Amino acid sequence: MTEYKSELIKTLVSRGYLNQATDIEGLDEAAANKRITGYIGFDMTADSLHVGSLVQIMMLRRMQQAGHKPIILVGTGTTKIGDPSGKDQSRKMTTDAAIAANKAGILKAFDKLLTIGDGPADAIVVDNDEWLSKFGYLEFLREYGPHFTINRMLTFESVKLRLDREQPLTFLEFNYMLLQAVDFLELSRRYDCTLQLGGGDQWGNIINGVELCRRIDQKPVFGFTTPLITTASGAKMGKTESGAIWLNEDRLSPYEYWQFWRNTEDADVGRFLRLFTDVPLDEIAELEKAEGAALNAVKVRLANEATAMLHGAEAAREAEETAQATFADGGTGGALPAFDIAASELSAGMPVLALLTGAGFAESNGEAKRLVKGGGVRVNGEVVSDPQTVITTGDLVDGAIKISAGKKRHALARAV
RNA sequence: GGAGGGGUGGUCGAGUGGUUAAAGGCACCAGACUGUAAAUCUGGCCGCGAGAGCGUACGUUGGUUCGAAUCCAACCCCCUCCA
Repeated sequence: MTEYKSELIKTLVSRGYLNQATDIEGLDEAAANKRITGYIGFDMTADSLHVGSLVQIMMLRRMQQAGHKPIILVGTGTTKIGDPSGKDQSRKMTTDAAIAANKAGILKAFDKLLTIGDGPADAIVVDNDEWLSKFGYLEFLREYGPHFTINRMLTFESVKLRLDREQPLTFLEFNYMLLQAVDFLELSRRYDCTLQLGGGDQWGNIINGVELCRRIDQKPVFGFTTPLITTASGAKMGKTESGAIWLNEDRLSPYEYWQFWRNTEDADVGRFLRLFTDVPLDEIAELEKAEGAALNAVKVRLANEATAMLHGAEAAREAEETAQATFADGGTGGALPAFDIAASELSAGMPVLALLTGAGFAESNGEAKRLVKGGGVRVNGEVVSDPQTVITTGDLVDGAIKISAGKKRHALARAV
């Protein structure tokens, strides 16, 4: 393996972020000699990012740690178009109001993972709507159209995927790659930004930007992409039984976030520590020597590190304590997901099934019933095998009832 | 505008008049085994009901029929080719 000179590239490569890069030697050279500015664009398609985007954010964090300047590019403009990369269906159009709301939500997570401000290595937030929404159609076509050939555009993965599957690719989406290329050009002009980072599916979009900068401004800029992060057993990372692993607290509690990391597959522990925590490499090398059940302690470390980074050390500690109390001691912990039930209803006698749906463990009574029949339901740790079971005030322990579905899903029903 | 093909449960995909709530795979849930891992095995996987059962469901709306996801008509949407 080539020995890199810059701290940034050394870190990115050794911690496993590199999938493809344009002229990595040139980039290494630049990063070794001066402070460089790099960016990643995020589309505002939801009000929170999820772990799928965390690798990208971590790269911005690595930049900052190495003294370089990250730009968070908010894709208000591009979100109006919709990136077809990696998708075999077009997405519904997002309204302007929704985009604005999503932006506010998404920025919350960045605030925790990066230092945003005016300092030399502080991250800045830029919105591409600033320039994209200002172009007139003819102006845009004349300015940038000549630099793109349809012949070449048709060779990009994102386009081929749709065409091969005989799925429609609208002209609207087809233009996305031009807009992203223009973003890079604008950032390079406005902020002397010379690096675009992104996920593997962004490669095509990124090299378009690199080429555009070279053609129009004769300016060398770089692109760098991460591999698609999957689990060792091949699943796309960040999807679990209950849905996406959101970064925002109001979407997913710190405890549940902690649990997500705690449940990492054995084979992924080292890789995830390198990608998603700041634990030094030599320490990780030690940690991942653990085998079998001993790896569980390392998973706790991973969960603590990842949770502390996003939600703070206190939240991580609470999550760990709750997990310890719940799993190791079979009790309860304060950070368990909780929901309210009416005390009056409880004193009248409440069916377990209602408790299960209330906790969100079952969508319908029928599903709840199946859970019970399958032997997966426990109330205060005791298996409930009769779907007709009624829960009453007598089942309260410290004002709450612990309801469990399976080994991992626990919640507290609080009587109010 | 013309010709052809197609729309089935979370998803992929069988099914072309009746024991079809609809094969099978994947995903998902639970159980067993374990280490809150993976792999494997077992069960479940539209709603309501304790249950027999009832109600909904195969793009939409009508029709034929004792009986339709399956046949007919109109409409909507998608794809391919032609203009």
